[in-house]
Amino acid sequence: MVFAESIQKKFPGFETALTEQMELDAKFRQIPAGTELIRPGQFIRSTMLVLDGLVKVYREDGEGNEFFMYYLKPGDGCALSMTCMVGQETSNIAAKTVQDSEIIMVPLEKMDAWMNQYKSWYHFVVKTYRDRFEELLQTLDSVAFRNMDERLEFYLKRHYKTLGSKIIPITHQEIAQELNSSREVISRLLKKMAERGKVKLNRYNIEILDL
Amino acid sequence: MVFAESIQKKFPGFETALTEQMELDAKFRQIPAGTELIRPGQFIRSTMLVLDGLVKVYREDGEGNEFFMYYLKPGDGCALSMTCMVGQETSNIAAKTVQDSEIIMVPLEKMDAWMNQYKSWYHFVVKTYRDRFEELLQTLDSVAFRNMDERLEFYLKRHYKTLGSKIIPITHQEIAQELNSSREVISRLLKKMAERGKVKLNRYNIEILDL
DNA sequence: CTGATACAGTGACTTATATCACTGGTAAAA
DNA sequence: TTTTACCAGTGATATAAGTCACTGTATCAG
Repeated sequence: MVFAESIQKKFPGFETALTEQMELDAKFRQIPAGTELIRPGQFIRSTMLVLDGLVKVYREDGEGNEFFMYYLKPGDGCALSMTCMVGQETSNIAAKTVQDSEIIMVPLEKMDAWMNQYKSWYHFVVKTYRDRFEELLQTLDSVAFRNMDERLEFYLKRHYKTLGSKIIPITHQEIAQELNSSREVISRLLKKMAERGKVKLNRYNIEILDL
Repeated sequence: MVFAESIQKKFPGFETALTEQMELDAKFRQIPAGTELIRPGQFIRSTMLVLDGLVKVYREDGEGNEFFMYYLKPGDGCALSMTCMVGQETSNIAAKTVQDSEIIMVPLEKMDAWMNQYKSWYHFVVKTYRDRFEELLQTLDSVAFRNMDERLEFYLKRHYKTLGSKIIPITHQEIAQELNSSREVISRLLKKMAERGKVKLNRYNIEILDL
């Protein structure tokens, strides 16, 4: 029951019966950083829980533009793999590991069945929906109401919180992609932030000083 | 059982046992057009189903800007009143009737209890989450990837589909607000669309010709 | 060491959108 | 009727952001 134990560590709310059931029915996968977990338009047959590592969820339109939505940390579940199960290809969502990760894959039938059998699973699913919805709303807010400089700050803060480190290893190009902007714009805005003492710019990473 | 019957008409999936239970535990309210159902930051104690009419759900930031999210039609449920129940005031969401409406209010405890008791309720809630999530993603898409002209088209199409009428009774000012733009911009873009034969502009309303 | 490659900085310019200032028209209120 | 308020149209201008073209500079492969 090594597997069940490590689940319980990251998902403290789960009943023992549930974690044991998961040991039987779910798949446990080790996935290296940079792997695409969900490709846009893909048919999804199982839902995903993050046991360890970090997964980025983002949106892609047809023309190669992408747009950062949120991160999934250990203990998080993917609301999308719960909703998109019907195979509606309208949702062009992509997910990628940004760190080496350990993922639990739960088949959709089980996910459905457990809703009645395990109260903790039900609460987890509802909480997942709620949390993702909330994060999505915050993302929407920042695009709808804020300028690029504010969005950039918001983006960096989010990364800081998620990574728990003041050093954010990311290039200007990558930020530009995730905010659907262009590298030059991001470079210039970052420079302004650096002048105001908010960040320190290094090659390959950005250091948060005061946000 | 007049109430239960009218529920069944708009929510064909619901079991009879459920609709009868709703007759006992839910409140039925007639609400005139233009009424605010949810004020930003408000604490929510019950979830909302739309029996008749039309409800607009939108986002408000602190500075009087608003932003259209989606409509709730008869047969729809409000995912937000399901998620925001915890009373997190971060989500500044507002909902307003745009037509005279009939709303069913389900207390949150019941909504929770019914999940286990009625399979059709469970499916309804999950479907509601899924649908709202999807709509929210589409909205996000249009802000993130599209220019104002495309967003305007998308907005008009959505209204056309929701209202089922080619005549959309709305002012330029109102559109500007919901897209978080300005009246002049909307006027100019509408004019261009009119020149291309896509719409016909009238005072107080816009007629869809070819979208 | 040498080239190749990716990251970053920057000036010049374009474009989309926002803002300001004003006009005229319609409808309802006084 | 006159007045007022709201809707819509439009030119001029400002600003944010995107695009183009170029430079410098680390890092890595050969």
